[in-house]
Amino acid sequence: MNLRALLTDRFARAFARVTGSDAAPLVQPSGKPEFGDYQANGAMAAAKALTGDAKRSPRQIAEQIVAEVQVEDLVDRLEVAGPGFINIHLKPAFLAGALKTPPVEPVRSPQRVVVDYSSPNLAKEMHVGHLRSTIIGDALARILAALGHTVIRQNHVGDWGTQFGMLLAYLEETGEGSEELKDLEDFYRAAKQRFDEDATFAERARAKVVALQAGEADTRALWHRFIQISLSHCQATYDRLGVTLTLADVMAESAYNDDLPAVIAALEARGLLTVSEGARCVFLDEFKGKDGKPLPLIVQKSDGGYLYATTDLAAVRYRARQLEADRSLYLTDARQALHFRQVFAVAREAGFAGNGLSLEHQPFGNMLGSDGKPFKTRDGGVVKLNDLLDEAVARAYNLVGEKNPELSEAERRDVADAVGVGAVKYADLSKNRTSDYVFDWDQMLSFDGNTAPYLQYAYSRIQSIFRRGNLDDAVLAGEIRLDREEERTLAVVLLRLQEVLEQSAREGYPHFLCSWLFELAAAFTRFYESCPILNEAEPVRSSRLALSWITAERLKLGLDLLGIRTVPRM
RNA sequence: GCGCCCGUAGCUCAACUGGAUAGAGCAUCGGCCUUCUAAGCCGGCGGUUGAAGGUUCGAGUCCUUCCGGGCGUGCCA
Repeated sequence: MNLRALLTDRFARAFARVTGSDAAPLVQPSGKPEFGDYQANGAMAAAKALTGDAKRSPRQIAEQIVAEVQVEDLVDRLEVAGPGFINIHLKPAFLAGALKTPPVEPVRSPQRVVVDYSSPNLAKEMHVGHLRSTIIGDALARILAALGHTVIRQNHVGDWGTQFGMLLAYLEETGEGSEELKDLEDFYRAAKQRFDEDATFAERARAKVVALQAGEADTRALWHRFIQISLSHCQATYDRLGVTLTLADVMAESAYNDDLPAVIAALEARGLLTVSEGARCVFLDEFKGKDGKPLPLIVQKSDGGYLYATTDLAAVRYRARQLEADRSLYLTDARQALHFRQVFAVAREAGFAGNGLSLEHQPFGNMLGSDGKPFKTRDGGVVKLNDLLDEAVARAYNLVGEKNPELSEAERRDVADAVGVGAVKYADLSKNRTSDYVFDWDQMLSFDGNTAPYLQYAYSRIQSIFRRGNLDDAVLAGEIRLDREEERTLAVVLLRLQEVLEQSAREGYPHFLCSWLFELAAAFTRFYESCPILNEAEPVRSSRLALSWITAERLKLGLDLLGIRTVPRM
């Protein structure tokens, strides 16, 4: 149930009758407990819009809304405060009943949504630079799916380009069974070194590129095997990370190769193509470069080669026509903002995407170290994703042993995995900044405060209650009483899940869900600290057990949607 | 030069088409384990939201100028 939408709907009717306009009621959760559970802030803006005889003060409007609005089934009382705020105090009986409805329900108009995320370069091993796209994209994909949308994951991996010539030449040298392939980063570095130091090797590398592009069979086969190996590395990392991507979601750059001449031809047919300095470009008036000169989107180099702009245009067309998408989300770093603005504009101009397809770049910044500079290892290298996870899990392993020495070795390892990986993901997902963000081992792995372990801990404490008390269907089906303030607050937070998910999905911000989870865990822990459960007499005991059950269910659901595990005990 | 993003407590971050007294966590100080997990809870300290103007009932949010930082700005992605 989307409580906010329900209240908005009721108040919108009243606003319409009172003001004669479609003024927005602006219903939102209240900032402070004394202002009720929700508040409607639309009276001030509505008053401003009225003129002449209809002119009234915001307070008058608010009073009239309160008299007019039909919310007897939901609301205990309404009050007008300040310049014209309407504070909404929900009815405990309504809250208790609403808790019995499903935690998430499908939206009214489901869409087909492409989520383009992760997209590593297969020439190298996955490093921290891929983390944000991968986990933010995966969380959004899960959230969208939970809301009933049809999600089409697209892993637009980089499997094409000149660096593959070098890699293939080196692969031929080392042999396909080479031990060196176990570490693609080292492999790449070794190949690069050969390329830089040995002119005949460099020549072979360049020849490989030509052979690859010409579709020479042996080279293609070698390339294909390299790609498969690299993809299997990626898949292992996805599995570790709890990311839902599979090989079936891979839609590599090279998959569009055959389509690129057709893209150029289509641009030509539309009269969009201009040859400038030997390159084929699209100039649109809205893009200006240096000195106000027109800024091109280059789609074909002077040597005839294609660029990522060409591939991206082909991908837009594919998503519009073959995938029939309503939305296409691009999870890439913020530096590509101009590129995507251009690609989207050209795609519209060329008719590759109609009004039915919403193209949305969801940018994010780089990961910085605590010194404010790009996040690197001590010796300045890139941090591999696997190394990062190893470190996180190792720290968690030590911490788990410290906090709970009674766990078996197997369980300790399992908890360490859930906590370590969860901490890394949550640290990122809980931030909304589209600009750079600071990655700090100590802060994230301290597991205090607003972190995944805090949420996981709240969950496992609830499981502990269930292990000690008898929990059966009758208890869960029983009436929920919300007499204590802590119980009421918990109920209101619990009921916000749907609206939070819809907001996250709409705006592409999983951190809304994180904030909600943290609020939920905090609300539960306060309830837990001050309201006895198992030692309480009936019927309160059953009511509190049911409330705990619903909390656990939704904590787990929320964490699932972030791709973070829960454990029964920690 | 031009364009985009950013600047909030000592640190890391919130603040939902402009809403009430700008909120959390970390750090720090002080309380709470003889009852369901103390990875917890309660409380204190901490702010001229980079600066100055403007718009209005109301500005961290919108506009202008300036300061500081990041990124982008034709044949990498």
